[in-house]
Amino acid sequence: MRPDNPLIVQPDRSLMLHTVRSVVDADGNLQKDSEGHPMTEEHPRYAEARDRLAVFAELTKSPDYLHTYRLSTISVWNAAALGVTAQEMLDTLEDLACVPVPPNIATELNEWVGRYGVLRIERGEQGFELVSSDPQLVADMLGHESVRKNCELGPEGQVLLDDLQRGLIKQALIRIGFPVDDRGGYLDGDPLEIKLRSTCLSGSAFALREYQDGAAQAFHAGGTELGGSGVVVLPCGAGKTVTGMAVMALVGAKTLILTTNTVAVRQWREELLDKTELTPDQIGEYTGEEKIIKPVTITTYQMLTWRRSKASPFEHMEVFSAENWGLVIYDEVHLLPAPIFRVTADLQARRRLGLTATLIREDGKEDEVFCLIGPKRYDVPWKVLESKGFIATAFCVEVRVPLDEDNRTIYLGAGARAQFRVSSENPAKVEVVQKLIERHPQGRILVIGQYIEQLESLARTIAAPLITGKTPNKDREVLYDAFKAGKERILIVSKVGNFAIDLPDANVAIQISGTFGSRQEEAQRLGRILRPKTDGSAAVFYSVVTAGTRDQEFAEKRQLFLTEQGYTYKITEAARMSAIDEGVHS
DNA sequence: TAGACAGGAA
DNA sequence: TGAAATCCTGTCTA
Repeated sequence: MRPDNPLIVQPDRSLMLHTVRSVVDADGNLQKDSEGHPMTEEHPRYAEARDRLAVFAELTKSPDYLHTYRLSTISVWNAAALGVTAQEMLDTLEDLACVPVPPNIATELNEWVGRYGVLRIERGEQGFELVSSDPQLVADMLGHESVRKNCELGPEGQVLLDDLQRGLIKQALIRIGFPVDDRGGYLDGDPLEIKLRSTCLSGSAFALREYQDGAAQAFHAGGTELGGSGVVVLPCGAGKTVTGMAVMALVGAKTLILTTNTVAVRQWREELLDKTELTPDQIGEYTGEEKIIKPVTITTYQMLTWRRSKASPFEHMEVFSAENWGLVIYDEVHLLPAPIFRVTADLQARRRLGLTATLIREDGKEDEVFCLIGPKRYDVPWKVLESKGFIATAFCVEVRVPLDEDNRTIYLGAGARAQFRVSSENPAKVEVVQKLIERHPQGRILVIGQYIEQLESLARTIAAPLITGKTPNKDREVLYDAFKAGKERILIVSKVGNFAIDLPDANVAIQISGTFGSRQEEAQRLGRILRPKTDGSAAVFYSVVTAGTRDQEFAEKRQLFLTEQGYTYKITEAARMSAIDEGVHS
C-alpha cells in the first residue's frame, strides 16, 4: 500500500481504480492548462493495475477518471481454477491500494477460493461419489432439497451419483455457492487419429502459434483425472478453430462439434480439411440440409435441442447419444442457449471444450458454463496478441451526435424503452457516417447497426449495399466476395455482422446502433476488423451515439469489456470530428 | 429432387 | 427493457 497508488478496495467488494492523477510541479502545485483547468495525466500504475485486476475481477463501470470493478464468485473461481491463490489476489490488491484493504476482503477471498474444490466428485466402487475433506460439509449440503434429490445415499452414508446426477448436483451446488471439483474422469470415446498438417491443403505453411498450443496443452493437462473439460478464451480472429483442432489431435477420439449456425458448420469443416489430415469422408455435417454422422460430426445447437413442441422430447438427441464421442466442442460458449445446459448435464462423462472470445454472458448464466462445461483453462488478453501482431492494432472512437429539436421533443415524451430506440435511430447519425467514410477514402468500411429501417435509410443515402437477415445466403456471398475483391468498399450490415463473417481486409467499423448494453456484441463487432492487415496498418472502430441520451448511457455499458481489455475510447463531438487523430491514415 | 418459402420456436 | 436473426421442418412448385 502506498498513498500515491491508484486503487481503493471497499468493504462491499467493489474496487475503485483511478485512471488518471493530477499533474503537479516540483513544488507540489497543481498544474493548469491554458483555460485554467487542472491538468491530469494517466496514472502511472493504471495499465498495470487494469491487467492484474482482469485476472480475478470484473469491470462494471468505466467513467473517465474512476473505474469500478467487482469481485464476483465466478471471477474469483475462474482465477482459482487457473491456480491463482487467495493470497496472490490479496497481494495484488495490497500492492495497488492507496488506503488499507478492509479486513473482510481477505476473509472473503479466502472463503471463496476455499469453497472451490472443497467438494469433489470422485469415482468410487459404486459409481461416482461426492466427497470432501470436511465430512460435515457434505452432510450440510444434503440439507438442501436441490442436492438431496440429485443423489442416492450408500449403505455407509456415501453420497452416490449416477451419470445424469453428476451434472445436476454440480448445478445445484454452484447455486448454493460451492463449485465442485469434478475428478470423476471421462470416457475415452472411440479412438480416432487426428493429425495436424504442416502444410495446409491450400499450400501455405501451417504451425500452431505458441498460445494456441498453450491453450490446448492447458486444456489437456492433468491426464484423465483433471484435463478434459473447460473453456478457452481467445479474442476474435486469434484462431479458436485452430485451438479446437489442436485439442482434437491431443484427445484423438471421435468428436462432436456444436456451433451457432450453418455458416460456422461449413467453416469448421473447411478448416478441418485444410489443416488436419482428416478426409472428407471422416467429417459429417448434421444440419437441416444434411444429416450425416461421421467420426467428426459438426452440428448446430438448435439441431441438438430441436423439438416439435414444448412437451416433446429432443428428437435428434438419440442419434447423438448413440455415438461414443471422446470430445464435445462448444463453439461460441457465450451464446450457448439455455436448453443446451440440460443436455450437457447428461454429457459429464465426455470431454468438453468451450471456445469463446468473452466469458461474459448477457443472461448471467456464467455459473452454468462454469459447472457444466468447466472453468476457464486458458486466456490471452487482447492487447497481448495485439502487441505480438497476431491481431491488428485497433483504435476506438466514440462520436457524440446531438439530437435535433423535433426528435428531442419525441424523445422526452417517450417511455424509457422507446427513448432508447428514438435516440439510437437519431437521423443526424447519417451525416456523421458520411463524414467518417470521407475520413477514410481508402478504407474498407463496415457500417453495423441494429434497426433495419435505420440501415435501409442509410443504405439509400450513401448508396452502399445492405445485408440483413432477409438477404438470401447467395446474395450475401456475392456481396462478401465483392467486398473482399475490393469492388465494394463499403458494406452495411445488420445483426448478421455479429456472427461469423470473415472479411479479412475490413479495417474500419462504424457502429450506429446496438443491443442495449451488450458487452459481448461490442467485442464481436470490434472483432470484425481485427484480422492483421497485410501492410500492418491499424483498424478503427467508431461508435456513433446520441449525446446525453439513453443511447449514450448504454454505449458506456457496451464498452466495459473492451475497456477491461485495455482499449480506450476517445470521445469526440460530431462537430469537432476533424480534430480526431485515430492514429491511422488510410 | 432441388429450391423457395412459410411457420413456429426460443 | 425489444428487435432481429437463426434454425428446422414441412409443403409447394417445377
